[in-house]
Amino acid sequence: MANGGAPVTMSDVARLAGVSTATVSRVVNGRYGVSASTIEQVRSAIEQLGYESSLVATSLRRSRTNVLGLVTHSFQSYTAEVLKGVMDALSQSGFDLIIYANSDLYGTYSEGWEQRHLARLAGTLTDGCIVVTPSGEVRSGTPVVVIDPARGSTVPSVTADNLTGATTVVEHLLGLGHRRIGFIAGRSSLAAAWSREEGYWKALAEAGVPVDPELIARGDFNPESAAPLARALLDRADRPTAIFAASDGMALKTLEVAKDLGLSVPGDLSVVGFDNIPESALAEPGLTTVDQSMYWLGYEAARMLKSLVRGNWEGPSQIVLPTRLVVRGSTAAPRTP
Amino acid sequence: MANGGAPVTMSDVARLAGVSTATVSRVVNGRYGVSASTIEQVRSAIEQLGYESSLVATSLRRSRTNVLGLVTHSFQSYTAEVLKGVMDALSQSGFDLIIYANSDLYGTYSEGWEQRHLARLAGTLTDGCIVVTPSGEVRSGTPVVVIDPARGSTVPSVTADNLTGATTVVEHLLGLGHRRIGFIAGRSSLAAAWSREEGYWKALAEAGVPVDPELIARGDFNPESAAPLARALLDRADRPTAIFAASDGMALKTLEVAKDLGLSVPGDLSVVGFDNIPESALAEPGLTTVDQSMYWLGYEAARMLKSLVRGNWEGPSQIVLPTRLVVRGSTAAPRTP
DNA sequence: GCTGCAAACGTAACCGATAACGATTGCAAC
DNA sequence: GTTGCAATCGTTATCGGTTACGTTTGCAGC
Repeated sequence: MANGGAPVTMSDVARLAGVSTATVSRVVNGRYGVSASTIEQVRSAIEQLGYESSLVATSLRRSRTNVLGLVTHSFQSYTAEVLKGVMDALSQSGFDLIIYANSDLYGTYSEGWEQRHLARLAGTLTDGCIVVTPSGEVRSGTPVVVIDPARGSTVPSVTADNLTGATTVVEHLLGLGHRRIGFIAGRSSLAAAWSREEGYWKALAEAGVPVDPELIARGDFNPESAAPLARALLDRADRPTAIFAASDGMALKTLEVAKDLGLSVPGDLSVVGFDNIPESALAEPGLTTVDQSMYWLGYEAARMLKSLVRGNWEGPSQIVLPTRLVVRGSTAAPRTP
Repeated sequence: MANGGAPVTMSDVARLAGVSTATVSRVVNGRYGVSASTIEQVRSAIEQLGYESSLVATSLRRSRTNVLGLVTHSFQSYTAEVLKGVMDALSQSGFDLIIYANSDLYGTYSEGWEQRHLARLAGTLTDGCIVVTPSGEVRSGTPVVVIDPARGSTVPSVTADNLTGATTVVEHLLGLGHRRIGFIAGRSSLAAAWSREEGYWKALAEAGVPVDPELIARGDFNPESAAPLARALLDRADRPTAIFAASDGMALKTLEVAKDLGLSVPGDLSVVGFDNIPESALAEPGLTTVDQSMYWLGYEAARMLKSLVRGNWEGPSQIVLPTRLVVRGSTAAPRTP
């Protein structure tokens, strides 16, 4: 065992075993050309010193590191879901995962954060990267898979079928008899936000229901951004009978606002979200929403990245996962049709 | 802008600017000894190529990297909370964060995972590390702060006041009139699990209520581990009137089991958890639990680590954060006292 | 004109590990 | 005895960036 002093390097092991560092390296990597007795000596020295190869030095020298990277600008509750999916996909694959977060950029939307994070990792440390909800285009010398790409992005990506999902929501509300349906949009730089809004317009258009631009509010997916928007929508004399928020976080915030205003859900107001985060199932009433399993987005992104790194990816470079309408207690027919 | 080819290195910049890599390094790090005109040339070349210094190469050469590490063996929902706290504490501090997860160890409890992860980072990449719920002792050449240390650990740590928290829970149940109180313990290698069980014994002893060993089940904090245990407890002829699970995840699973068995909560059974994860507030009925803000554990750990790295930590090396009993709908007086 | 000094910049060693290459050894075949 | 080959292991260049040190250059002071 190492005494907790300075980190033990390969040359420490070599010195103790009486061999060169090259031999130690060969033993560590199981390469051919070392006698059994030498292997034993080196093994013993490694054990004795508690040596572990430095990720940094290894990745600098080697082209392959067997480490994949993930960059994100913040840790929301869905981030944990994504990570679970990623780790499950990577389990026993031989790939480790490094997540990089820059504290100076944290929480802010400074342009180009994804590029800078990527450049610091992708140079040598990682064989490939997953980028979660970038705000712009991403470029890299190593393979990259984007979860929820920016609008117009052409890099390999995994995303939910936001258009169909949003369409289904509005059709569900129309089917219940709603005609005045409010919409709280997400960050417009994300393709996901745009597709969800597109679905809103499309479903209304197909049903021949005119869109009232006054009922469309512009949030940024952040729950806090939704509070004033929901309040403004509900304070209107001709308030909508239903509100469709582009994320569960914003929808749950809308539920709170409705409760504060003394409105009953779904009696006075129907509310629908998008994402199906765990909290939505447990809300009171349960939130009707669209399931876009963040777990599977993470899982598929990791699976794709693995193959891209290995150079044996056969599937399409842009994966779209199906969504599913989850009807719970927060939607019902409007009281006054 | 760089064309998405090979990563651009410092020598690329140097070549374009017509200087040596040493000069580029000086410009990048703002060191003295470069003329204004040269700085301008180098800046321009960096801009043109989209150069970003390699984290790996830098950390190999330098002793300080301004990057802190965090190692965890899995991503549960509380991990996201910890990460939020860590990132908020690190915000604008100049320290970046790297999270390392080994896919081969993921989900398993192979002994010593924390040591191996640590050795791979702490050698050069990070200035210090946060270790989340290790199963054993941790050693490192660089500063380390442990969240929820192993039993008997002496390294700097941040933990909740589990003993008082658990004691309060049992006193709450005793105050409601419960006498047969089941307990689902956590992974015994963790100090937190042990303290919570200690609180259970202590409160019963102080109240003069004899402990029935048959009512103590041994889980591992994993929700899934609790299902058969809860079922076994509730299948007993002399089943407990209340169950105290050592984590919210296990408590929520117990709620499910009770529902499956047709037991009403809190009518037939009171249930209490520990952690106060977001899901607990939204469960039906709301879960009575002990709040040990994972956010603050992460926040304090990061704050402490920052100071340790800078060498100006003044406080105690073992921080204990207060806990708070949160009474919700899942506890009530037993139907048949 | 020569010296002295400091600013500006290049050269090369170095961080820890890897891998191409070369050197040494043992042994069998001729 | 010599040659050839394979097994084993050390030497050294290298990855990208940092920094101690040395060198060049410009300019002031004598």
